[in-house]
Amino acid sequence: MQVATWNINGIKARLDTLLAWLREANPDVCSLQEIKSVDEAFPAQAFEDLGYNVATHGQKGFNGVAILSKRPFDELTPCLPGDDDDEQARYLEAVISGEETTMRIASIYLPNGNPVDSPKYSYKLAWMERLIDHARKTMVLEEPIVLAGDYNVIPTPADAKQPEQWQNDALFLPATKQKFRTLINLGFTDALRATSGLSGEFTFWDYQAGAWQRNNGIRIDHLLLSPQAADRLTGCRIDKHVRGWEKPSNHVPVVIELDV
DNA sequence: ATGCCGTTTCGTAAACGA
Repeated sequence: MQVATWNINGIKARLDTLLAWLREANPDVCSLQEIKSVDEAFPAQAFEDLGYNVATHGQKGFNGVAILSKRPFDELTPCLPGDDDDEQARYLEAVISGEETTMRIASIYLPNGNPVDSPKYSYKLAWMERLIDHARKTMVLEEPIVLAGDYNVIPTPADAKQPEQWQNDALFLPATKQKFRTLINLGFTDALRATSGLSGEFTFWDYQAGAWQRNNGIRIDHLLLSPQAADRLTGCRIDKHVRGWEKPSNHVPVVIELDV
């Protein structure tokens, strides 16, 4: 089965592009970020027509995540535990049953955190701490788990065309990378890294300053796999060509193939 | 560089993103 993740930067602006890509790639599950829509306004019917079940956790104007799945949802968790006062829609977790295997799949939109001298960066680090706590608890279930999404983390210098440009950015600060490693060190596998030793494989190119034309990209969209999911991993790809389409998102889809 | 571009909103300029 194929599991994808894609920050679409607005469902209203990206509906036709998303539908075109789903018809082309036909993933079994697709985790979406930055839907920028309330649940009631999400065009679920368009995806149901393609055979998907639709789960959303949206809010007005910003953020918002969703999961599309050809198989029905057994269970949905629309929030990241650990802060009842957090009103930002950045997390949705689904349990999806196959014929033999049950999988737990999360759509994650981790805070950007810039500017770094503002409360936005402390919110990012606190959110990462909550994600680590939740992932640690979920890991003991010993299930196939896929934590998929826009992490807003550049893990290593190999994940940026110009790492020096990001030195003081919330996506690449030492504290950010350290928290990401803590998450990985719970036992998760970075699917792209497990299947490719290449540097310069990016998932985001800014709209500004000709970043796409110059291939000035970064890799910030990740699929992290529990051991039970990593054992079934047979491939991971970045659908880079989608960035060259009309009216593109600034992110592109990342897709894993699992032998289930 | 408080810049670049794109999306959204009780809008028509400002907030947000990365």
